[in-house]
Amino acid sequence: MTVDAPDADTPEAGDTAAWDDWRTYGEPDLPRILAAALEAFVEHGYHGTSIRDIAAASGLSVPGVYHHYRSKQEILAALMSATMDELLGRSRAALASAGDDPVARFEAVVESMLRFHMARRGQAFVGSSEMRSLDPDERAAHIALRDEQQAMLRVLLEEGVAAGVFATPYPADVARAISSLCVGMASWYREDGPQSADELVVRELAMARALADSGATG
Amino acid sequence: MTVDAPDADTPEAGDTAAWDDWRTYGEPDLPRILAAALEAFVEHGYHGTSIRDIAAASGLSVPGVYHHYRSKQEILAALMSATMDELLGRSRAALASAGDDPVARFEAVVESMLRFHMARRGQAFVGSSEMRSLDPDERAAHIALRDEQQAMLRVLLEEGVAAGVFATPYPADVARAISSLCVGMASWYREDGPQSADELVVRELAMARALADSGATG
Amino acid sequence: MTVDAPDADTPEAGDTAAWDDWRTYGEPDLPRILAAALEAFVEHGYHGTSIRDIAAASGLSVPGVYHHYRSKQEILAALMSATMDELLGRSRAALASAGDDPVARFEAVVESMLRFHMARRGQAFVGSSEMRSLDPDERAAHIALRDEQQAMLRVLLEEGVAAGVFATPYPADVARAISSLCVGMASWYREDGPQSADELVVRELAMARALADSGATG
Amino acid sequence: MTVDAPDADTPEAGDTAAWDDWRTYGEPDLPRILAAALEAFVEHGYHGTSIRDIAAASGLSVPGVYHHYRSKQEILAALMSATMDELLGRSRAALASAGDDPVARFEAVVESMLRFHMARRGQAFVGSSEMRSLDPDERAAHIALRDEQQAMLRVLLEEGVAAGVFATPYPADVARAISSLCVGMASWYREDGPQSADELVVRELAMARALADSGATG
DNA sequence: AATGAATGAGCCTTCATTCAT
DNA sequence: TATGAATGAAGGCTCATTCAT
Repeated sequence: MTVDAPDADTPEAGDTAAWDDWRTYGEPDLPRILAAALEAFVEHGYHGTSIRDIAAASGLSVPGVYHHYRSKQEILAALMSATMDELLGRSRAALASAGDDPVARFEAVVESMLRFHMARRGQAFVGSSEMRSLDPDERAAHIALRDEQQAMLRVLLEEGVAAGVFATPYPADVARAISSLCVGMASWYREDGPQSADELVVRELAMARALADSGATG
Repeated sequence: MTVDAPDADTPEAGDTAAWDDWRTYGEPDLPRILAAALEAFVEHGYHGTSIRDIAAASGLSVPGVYHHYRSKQEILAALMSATMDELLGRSRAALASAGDDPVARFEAVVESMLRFHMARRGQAFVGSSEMRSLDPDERAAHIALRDEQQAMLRVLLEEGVAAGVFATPYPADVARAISSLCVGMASWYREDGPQSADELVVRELAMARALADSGATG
Repeated sequence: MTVDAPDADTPEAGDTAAWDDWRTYGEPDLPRILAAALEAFVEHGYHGTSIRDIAAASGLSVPGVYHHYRSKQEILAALMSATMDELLGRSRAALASAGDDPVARFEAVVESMLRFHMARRGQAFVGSSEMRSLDPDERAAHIALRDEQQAMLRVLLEEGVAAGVFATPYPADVARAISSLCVGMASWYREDGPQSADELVVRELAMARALADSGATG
Repeated sequence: MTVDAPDADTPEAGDTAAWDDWRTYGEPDLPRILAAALEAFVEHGYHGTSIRDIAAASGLSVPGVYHHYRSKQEILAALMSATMDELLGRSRAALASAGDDPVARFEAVVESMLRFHMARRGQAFVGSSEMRSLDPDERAAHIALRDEQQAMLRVLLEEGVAAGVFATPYPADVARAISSLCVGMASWYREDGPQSADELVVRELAMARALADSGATG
């Protein structure tokens, strides 16, 4: 019931130091059941995936799965919280490493989000598409974390505006827009696509900056 | 067998004239079964919704539902194609009404997308979240329409670049980004939110223009 | 969901007139699902019986069973309440038909119990052996009815003692003892046993009278 | 493999001397697994109890339980035979200690049964309610012992009738009735009830004598 | 169109049981 | 004996779907 959940050597949320290397992504270290569930949720959604699917994909029997997780819902919850922990952890680490320049700080966080939504596209996608499938308690917790992530972005925008480096009159809307761009990326990005991840980061960062600098009056 | 599907007085795809008034949205005129299915799909997803749910929500018996649609899949397909038809119809109408100015043409189409994703947020949301639940044939058709919509945007961007009014070196990426913004809106927009739809259109249009004008080099 | 539960022409509890003929037993008129469940519960107990067992024994598919009862528990509850209703109904009818003589009144009720525990031995057995398997609410209701039945007996004993025709100093204990005899009968009685039902009624009634007349001091 | 089953210092069946003190009951000396199983079987029945329930209630792990008993069925069998051994042992001891008077002999055996069904109410209850859950072989053995117990009673009744101290024309029926009274007691008796065990023995013995003396003709 | 009845397949979950450590 | 890991079979229940009326 333990060995397999959020892995021992996966840094915990809030543990900024742990994601020191926030730009680097190794193989995802999800336990095999979560990895199998992730793939299935991406393809068919939570309700379209059966425990049998997950069991088969992880090379276990059905009770084998239940040995590790008490319910299908618990699998989803474990996946979601692993996702949010890593995303927030990397964003915090990015911010911590960014120095004082408002633009650099903003770009660091956006880049951390972009890279996460590319490198962990499945998790990122499920993290936003299956929120509705979470039980109320877990959902509330997940939403709180997501809001925290978005607030981080909004605050950076506000600081940039205060510093005179961004022009947008609507930092909250821009924060939301940037999140939308990231979620969108998780949908269409392929590792083997025509552009490299680094190239895409450059392009998307440019767009994010444009958003941060957009004014309501043309 | 399909008496009430794509409603008699709902303009058909390609029928540009029908959406002359592309900015105006009345009550959605979905047949009650589709309306019920839509609400359920938004809340629980296609696989999380049963025919009994749909029947109950539409005040029909289960065989009553089957009298109108041959399967649950057919309900989804009808919903999706109604969605895409209206979105494309309104976008085409917007374009047709926009005159020759590249910026005006671009803004007309973006505005039509924005308004659709607000006024028809449920349909827009399901249209993108349940693509994976469509049977292969229907899915292919749906994707083709979505690509058409996005191509329209990309071409307008390219024309704007050619005309020297937009600066982006990556029109396709920007088109995708704008689509992402729209899909995002469908998720968070509420009719009774703090800003009016018109106000939001202004803000989002400003962001879209900023994207269109964004360059890769800071 | 309706046709099959406590049958339309089965007299209701409290409807004394309905069991006018309280000595006579026809074929049990349990709906087939309850009949099948009864047989299985007698043989293997509630927890030892699966819905699949019940379905097979009633010639239905599993969902066929669920069309009539919402859960296995509801099947048990329906069975239990049908049992108690008939038992109490017949006992009340017996009492109503017994005139004023205390002994005759006592014997009428005991006879009604005896005959019920023979003619409806399966139901009587399950009625006492599966009380623990009832959900709390249903269990409370069932116990209340059982207590009512036993109180009826105790009161008759007290009236007999008051009238000087019974000697027991412990009417409540005797009432309980008589109930135990009846429950016991339901366990060992066979329709095709060596003694006729009428003969057994004579024997058991003699024992019941002896109990009613038993004194604590030998 | 059966280290803790029928406990080392529990007298074996047939070992009359062992129950010399047949009226006295100490703490039940069931091995903890059987004690846990007993409690669970009383409350939920054999089929309503899982090995995990038993393991948890006995503070063992699941394989720990299997270390002592080869199967759930073996647990039931051990429980049942411990029950029957003690009941028969105490009844035989009571009889052996009773002298020659037919009434005294009858009363001794009935008293031994009454006391057992009070002091070991759980075991007595399970002993009769879970006979159906025993595998055929064990069941046959158990029934044989139960029949032996009842035959003992019947023979004593017949001897009493022959000696002119009992009047019943139906000793077998009376024996059965007395067994029913005992089983009934196991259901409703509580150690902390309003009457003491001794007081109840007096009352029930009076009833048993009344049954022994009952005649078929009023 | 509704109602009632029905079903094969499948769902999530638990069962008794086993084996390596 | 505990822990951990595992499994075939089965459990209660629901699914999409059909058909007669």
